[in-house]
Amino acid sequence: MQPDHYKIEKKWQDYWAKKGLFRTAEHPKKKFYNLVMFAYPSGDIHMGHCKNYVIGDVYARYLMRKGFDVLHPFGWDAFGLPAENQAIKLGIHPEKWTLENINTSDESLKLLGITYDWDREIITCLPDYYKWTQWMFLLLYSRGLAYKKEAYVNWCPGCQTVLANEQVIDGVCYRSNCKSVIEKRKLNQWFFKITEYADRLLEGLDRLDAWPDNVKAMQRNWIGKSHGCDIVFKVLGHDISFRVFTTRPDTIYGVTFMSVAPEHPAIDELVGGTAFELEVKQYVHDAAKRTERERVEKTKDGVATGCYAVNPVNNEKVPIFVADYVLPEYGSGVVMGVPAHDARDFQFAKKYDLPVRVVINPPDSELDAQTMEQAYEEPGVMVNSGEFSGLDTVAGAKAVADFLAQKNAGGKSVNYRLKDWLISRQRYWGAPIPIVYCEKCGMVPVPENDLPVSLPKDITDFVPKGRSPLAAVESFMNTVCPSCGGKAERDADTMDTFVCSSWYFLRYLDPRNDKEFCARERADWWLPIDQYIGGGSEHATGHLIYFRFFTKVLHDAGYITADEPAVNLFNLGMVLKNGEVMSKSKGNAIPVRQFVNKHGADVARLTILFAAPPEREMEWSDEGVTGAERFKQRMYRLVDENTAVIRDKRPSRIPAESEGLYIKINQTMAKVTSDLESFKYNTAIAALWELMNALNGASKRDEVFGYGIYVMIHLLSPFAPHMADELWSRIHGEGSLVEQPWLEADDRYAESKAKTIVIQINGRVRSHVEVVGEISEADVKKKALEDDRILRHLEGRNIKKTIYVPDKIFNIVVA
RNA sequence: GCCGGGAUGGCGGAAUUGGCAGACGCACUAGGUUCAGGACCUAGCGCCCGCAAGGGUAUAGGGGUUCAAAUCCCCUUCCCGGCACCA
Repeated sequence: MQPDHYKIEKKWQDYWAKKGLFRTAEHPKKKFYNLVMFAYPSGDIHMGHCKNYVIGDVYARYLMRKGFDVLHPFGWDAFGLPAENQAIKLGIHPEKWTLENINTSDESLKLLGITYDWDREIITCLPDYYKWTQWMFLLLYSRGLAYKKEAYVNWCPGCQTVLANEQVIDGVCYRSNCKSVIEKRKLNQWFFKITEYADRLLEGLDRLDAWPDNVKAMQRNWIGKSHGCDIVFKVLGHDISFRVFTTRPDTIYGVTFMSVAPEHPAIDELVGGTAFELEVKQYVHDAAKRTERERVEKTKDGVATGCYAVNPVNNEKVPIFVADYVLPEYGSGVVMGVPAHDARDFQFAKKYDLPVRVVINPPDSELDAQTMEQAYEEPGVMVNSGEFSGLDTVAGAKAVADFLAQKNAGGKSVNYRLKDWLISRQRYWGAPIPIVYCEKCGMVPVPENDLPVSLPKDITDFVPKGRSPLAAVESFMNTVCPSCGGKAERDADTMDTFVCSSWYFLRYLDPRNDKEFCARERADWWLPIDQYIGGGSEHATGHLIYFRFFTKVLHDAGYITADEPAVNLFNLGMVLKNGEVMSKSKGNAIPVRQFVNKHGADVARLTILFAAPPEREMEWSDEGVTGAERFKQRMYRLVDENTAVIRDKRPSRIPAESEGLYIKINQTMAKVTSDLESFKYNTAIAALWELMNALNGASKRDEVFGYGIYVMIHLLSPFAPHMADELWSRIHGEGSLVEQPWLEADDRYAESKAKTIVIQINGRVRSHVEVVGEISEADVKKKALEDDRILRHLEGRNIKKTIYVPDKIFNIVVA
């Protein structure tokens, strides 16, 4: 009785593979690039992972049946720290560990019957992939977008490597197994100049209509464009001036001090050899030891330099402090202190008894510097501001900026929160940076022909020591200069894995090409990604910005036409178990293999799809499994018990008693189709349940009924493909439903002809009128006023008016 | 603090150009059937009153617009996510 899901699912997976049904078209005519984010191979996959894959697969299967040439690939983001940490812990080589995980995971994935074109699988840690990651680096280098600089960078003491800004969350390492408090270290590191693309990344968002608003908002936030004004302050007695960024040039007359970040390079010059030197140096030293978090949490303080700056609008001299609330990386690392109109400056001024000068009054009152207890930061009217007094914030800001521009002391400017992307990592398991350092020629890029720069495999010591383990591998480090042939050394660092994932979507288009990362014509055929399906918004300010950046760079360099990688983005909600994200480390993961062995892939798929809308988080529950299991049983029974009457054609005539069922069948076709297009898979399955219930309750087992079962099998196929193909074969269908066109509804019957018009009195439902065909308002009214239930409520009351919404509602308003 | 998203039965969730709130599933209750089952069938199932017919009430809370509000507007509370010493 119980269908053997193992045998059935295997049978159909073999058939699909044998017929090559999921092989991508060589020359797509009607292309659709359907991409789910690739994955890190952390072991074996569990039900939490497979939500993404199942949802992507339902869509792919639907598109195939709609006649699209679908590209639906999968691959592995295979470099990264966990492999190295396992190597340290267990003594397994990272490559071995990673490739074994990939093998295991591939097997599990195949159990789910996903329509991947496995011939296009990519693995980023293999040389034929990372060769092109290195090529990308060289492209950026040649375009001046990759550069090395000494800077204060985020150092994770746990991972013993630097991290990008995007990888520091609340001052702590982003890796859930690490969470170390990040330190600042001054190091010479590689950066990608993503800031040069800040404006285009921002402006591009306006055209990404089909991206979720929250992701776009997060990216805008992250880029953090702010309009303001630069103001140049000369330093008295030194040949230095500070170009300060402010969003409030209208408060310029309120400046009573200046603050410089402790990391500012001019500090030596300001205090060297003075009485202030010792104290300032001590302060700078202390600040350097603090983590970013400690700096934020402590009260604002600073130390005087004994130097003074000149305010360019009124030539006033103001003292210069060193203060660690000033961020070295934002603006120029110097701020003007306006205590009356900035909360931080106010705090600072109170602490050191610096003057507070009101230069902005609220629109309808006056501030008093003596008594005010907090800064007034709202817009207002300029006062005590010389010729600018009387202007409001907006006009004043513009006037001050114009004035400064004219005086050559600043002017309108723009600042970004976004910083350049730090890509060096002091770790082994990543793509080596293709740069050598020659004693004579200096820094030299590895020529394209010499790529890849291969990771040495004969290495056993992965223990981090603050520099890349590669630095100790002499055979790797020692090389010759490509330029002069002399002695040279390689860069010991590897690239952030986010570099690998910034371009992977291009490699799928031409995965075995050893001449180019991707042939131009293939890029033109397939790009942009028509539907990108992502695993949650945690990628919003990381991967999803980086891959847009890479796309724009490749576009500018003439390699691809597209300048945005993905038209549609769909963000999925995570799978929770007992209120926590399902993961192996939390111990609440249900391995795909274990589940599929017990229940089969189709039940796994139905459980996931029906539990919640795809974009929402779903709590895994065994009750959901019960429902899916039951659905499967009933479906099999429905088909097996009625094989003789099932018909693959629309009924030749529709008997009156079956018209309702026929309408239901067509409505379900329309509903499931539209739900498939908009990722509402939970309601699509609800509609299938409804149709099944209707079929089970059908009064006559006639042609309409037989056709209904046929439709049911068809509609089920994107969701539970093995079962659908099996049932299809039991009713003598040929091959797989993947090879069949999508069924379209009979429009003549997509709407019910019998209508129920709701009769309301004062907006409350009191009765219903059944009508067939057209009916006039007068007739509805007549019927309503004949209705006992209506009459009862009308007794003794006057009808004030009536409202009729055709075919829907008749509302009687009474006094 | 700023930005984004939410709040609907015992539970997951339906319903959005404003038009029958609670589709569908799960759980539960009663009856049947089978009793080896996490099997099957029928009926019921927001809450309150009622044997029932029926009536009242109900979409976080409060106000408003409307013949009609889960849906639109204003205020409040709470929850989730992001950003935050960004000058």
